[in-house]
Amino acid sequence: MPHTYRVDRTEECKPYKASEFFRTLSAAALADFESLAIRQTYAPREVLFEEKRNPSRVFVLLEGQVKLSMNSMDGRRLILRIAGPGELPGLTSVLSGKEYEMTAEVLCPCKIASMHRQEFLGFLLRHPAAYASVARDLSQEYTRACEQLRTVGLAATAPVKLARLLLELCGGAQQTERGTQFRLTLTHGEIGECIGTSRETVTRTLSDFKSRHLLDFRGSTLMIHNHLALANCAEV
Amino acid sequence: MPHTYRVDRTEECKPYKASEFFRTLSAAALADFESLAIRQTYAPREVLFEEKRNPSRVFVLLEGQVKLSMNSMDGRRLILRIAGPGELPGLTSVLSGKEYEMTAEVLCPCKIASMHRQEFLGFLLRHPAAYASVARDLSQEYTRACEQLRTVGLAATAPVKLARLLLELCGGAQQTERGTQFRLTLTHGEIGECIGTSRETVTRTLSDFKSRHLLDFRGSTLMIHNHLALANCAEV
DNA sequence: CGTTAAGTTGAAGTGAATCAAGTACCGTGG
DNA sequence: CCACGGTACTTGATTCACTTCAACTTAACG
Repeated sequence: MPHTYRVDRTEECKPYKASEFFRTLSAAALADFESLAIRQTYAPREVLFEEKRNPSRVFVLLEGQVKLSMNSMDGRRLILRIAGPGELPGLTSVLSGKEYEMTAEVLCPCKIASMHRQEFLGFLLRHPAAYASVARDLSQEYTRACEQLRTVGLAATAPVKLARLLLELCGGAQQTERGTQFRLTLTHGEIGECIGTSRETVTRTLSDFKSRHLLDFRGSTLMIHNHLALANCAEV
Repeated sequence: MPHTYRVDRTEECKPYKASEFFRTLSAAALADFESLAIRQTYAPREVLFEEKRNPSRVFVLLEGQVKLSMNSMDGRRLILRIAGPGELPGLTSVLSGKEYEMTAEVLCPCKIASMHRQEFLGFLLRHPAAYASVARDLSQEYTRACEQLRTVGLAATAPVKLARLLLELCGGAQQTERGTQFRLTLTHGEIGECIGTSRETVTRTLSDFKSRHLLDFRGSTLMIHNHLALANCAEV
């Protein structure tokens, strides 16, 4: 899995401060981190790390999106989530030293800071206060994993799962007088891989929701008309 | 949710040291924790905390077993795991302050130390080194959650899921010349709730495995004859 | 403008849930 | 000692939601 080494030092460290992880770090710790990390640009379809491999580097996603997924050898896939700026995918494995439990693949062009695992562990020893940030991040990841377990493992039917996913995705989207509108960047196939159903079932369930006037979609733009009724479908 | 307040101070703090969480704490930190925590005995079926509730206390399981599960309003249930001595169920929610994502129910009589959330947060501020323990614990929980996501969300069929669970449960059980033998304390219904299938399917799949001589069971004792073939069923 | 990826729709097949009816296995008390 | 009630387990029949397969339409893009 060779990484591209297009090192990029033109950016300021503003992106770090925007991140939840680095917000509470001291200036000294931030500078220390910055001095150890290298910045690179990754192209779509590049793989940051693969499940079952031993963790070698910490990655900080500064710009772009990364798809985190699990893959079985018979071609099935479960998308855990699409990581955005400020996230540290794979942090757990870097800490524990155990093999990655997921694969991280670049979706759209990314700016990413990274450093060797050992250097990061050294950084944590020098700045124990950073463990608070680590704990916060892990806590968030765990909460998300539980949410997905709820969706995938507890929801009985495909409509319920899809409704749950849509409500999660539209969180924090802009409200209009007609409802909540947002861009659905995932394909039907990818949506299916998020909730453990087939591509076709996603299409059918989505158009069922449409015919019931819960939502509407043209292209990749999705509009949720009846938020309450959809929440009812999601059994929340 | 009233807790029983049968405070019990006869035990030494040995159980703490046996725990992964407290092993790396300084003596001072341990003493501080000990001075804040109260110890109680809980009876089976008592509930430590419930999903959707706000976290009020930290719990340290010293003795016994606690069932961690998610419940949907239509009666379905997903068992996350059976927590054992040394674990701190619900730690994530206590840290983040967000509502519990699971319910913790006592299985067999438990000795449990606990303290108020605010006191625990104060403890962490006084002993930042304890964040390392917190991070380690969260990391472990996350790994487990991912394992279950793999089983529940990625495994296609019930036999695969069941095989995966059995291999996980027999981890660290005693080996005989006939195979791996261990006690299966869960009922078929509970096994079903672990992997998201029905009670009947568990019975059928189990006897299918038996007829294929992969394993054998009398009462609650289960013997895995053909470890490799079962791993093959589990698609690992 | 042609090629590929994504979405749509119908029909057939299937794994597992559900329903139903029964058996085995406790501990308890008459 | 056995009847009793409760719980767990077992097994078969039926049903259903979803997958799979296939054919086709639409959109995206160099």
